[in-house]
This record gives sequence, structure tokens and C-alpha cells, in this order.
Amino acid sequence: MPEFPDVELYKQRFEAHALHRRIESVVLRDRPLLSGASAQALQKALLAHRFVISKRHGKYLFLGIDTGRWLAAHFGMSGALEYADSEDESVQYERLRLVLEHGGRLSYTSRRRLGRITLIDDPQAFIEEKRLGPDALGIAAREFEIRIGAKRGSVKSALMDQTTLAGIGNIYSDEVLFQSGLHPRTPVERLEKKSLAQLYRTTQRVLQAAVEAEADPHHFPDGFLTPHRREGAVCPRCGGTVKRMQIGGRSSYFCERCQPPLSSGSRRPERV
DNA sequence: AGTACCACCTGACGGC
DNA sequence: TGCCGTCAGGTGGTAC
Repeated sequence: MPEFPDVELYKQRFEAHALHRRIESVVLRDRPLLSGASAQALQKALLAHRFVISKRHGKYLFLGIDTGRWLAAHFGMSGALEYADSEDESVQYERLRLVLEHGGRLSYTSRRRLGRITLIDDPQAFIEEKRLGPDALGIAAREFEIRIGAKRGSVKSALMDQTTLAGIGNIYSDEVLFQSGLHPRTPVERLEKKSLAQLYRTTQRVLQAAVEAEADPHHFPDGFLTPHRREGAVCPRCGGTVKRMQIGGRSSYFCERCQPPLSSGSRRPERV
């Protein structure tokens, strides 16, 4: 479930448990997971070394090694980074295991195997190479408004475009739009500056809340859509029905009453 | 610069 | 129980 709040959680757990501990073994259980490096190179880069720093940018996690190199991890649609004090228990869908000194293991898991791990020299260069936009939570209001405002097409696609803004995926774009009262198909060019400013504040609030809830929908604040993100579910705001619609090839969930389409004349979305 | 579709992968779930 | 279609929070490539 890795959008930005999930990856932020992996980072926090990594820092709490795995930082500065010597890596005593490297077990790669899924060779294709590794891109641009051999299993031997990975082994050599990590074995007997320590992670000394970590960074997150959008959905990417960068783990800095004491040699100055970095492990860059992307989690695809079904990956996670898990830590446990015990090193002997088996972990479902584990693809890479790092056993740490004093016991404990760090596991990169991936059910659908869509994620990738890479060895890199410089996260900033990697971010530029991938043409990732600024991190969705670090960005300033003005830059958000400029970048989103410059897009065309649906506001949902704009929020999800990683080159515009890094970190927001299908789930959180739906949540932001629900909290904003915007229909996901709303064309960006129909949003006034005021609506863009509001969209910025809502984006920050939603991401912040998700991180505080440890990316667990059960702990999201009341009135959030995510725990009710199923076709036919009851809208947590108005009691209406949650609808599903394909937008940009992705399933979008929204409440027709709380997020009405802009009528052809009006330029300002109105909350019901 | 958009959208639409395919590909990469594996698994969970509902219907019959 | 088994088979089948559909869906799933990702990115990247192609064609239009």
C-alpha cells in the first residue's frame, strides 16, 4: 500500500530500528527485483556495512550506506519494508532480507513483484533522472499552485502525476479530492486561484493526517473517505453513496453529492 | 501535453 | 471444491 504516507512510515521504522547496525547477511530471494546491479554487487555494497541516514522523496526511499552509496527502494503496488527483532521467522513475500547485528532483520517484501531496488551514488541525481517533482508534503504553496495550475486534464491525473508532485497515488488523490469537494474529473483549467490554494491546504492536511494515523485507514480522522472507499459504501459526510469511475485508467471513488461536477457555467466548485 | 491501452506480476474475492 | 473473470494503493512504453 505504498503511497507517500506508507513510505514515510517505512522510513520512520527503519530509522528507529535499523540505522547504524552492522549488516551481517544479505539474502536476495528474488533476483529480478534488483535493477542495474548484480546480486554480488549488492552483497558487496551491504555486507559488513551500516546504514547511516535515510531520505524519502515521494514514493521512493533512499537508505544511505556508510560508504557513501545508497540503496534506492520503490515498492510498486504491493511492497513494504518490515523490521522485526527476530531473524528466524519466515516472512510472506519476502524478496530481500538483511540480518542485522544483535539480531533482527529488515525485510523488503513485495507480493506482486512490481517494486525495484537499485544501488545509486546520489539520490538527487536519481530524482532528476526520474524527473520526479517536489515531494508532496515539502512543497511551498506557491510552487504547488504553479505546478498544478500549469497542467491540463483532470485534477485527479494532475495530483497523481509524479513529475508534477511526488508521492500522491490513487488512494490519496481520491481522499484529497473528497476533502476538497472536487469531482475527480474537474479540469484543472477550471480551478480558480482560490480553489488551487484550498487544494494545496487540503493536500497538506490529508497527507499529514495519514502520516499521523500511521497510514492506517482505521485510524484516519472521522469524515475521511478512505475507510469507505468501496463502490456502494455510505459517504461518511452526507450519507450518500460512494461511486466508482475510471479516470486516467485508474478506479476513482467519490461521492456525487459532496463532489458534484462543475456545471458548465460556473467556475467555482461549491460544497453541498 | 493529454488520453488510452498494454505490459510487468501475483493474489484475493465473488459468482457459478 | 474448482474454474473464471475482475480487481488491486505502482511505473513505463507505445500510439494517437
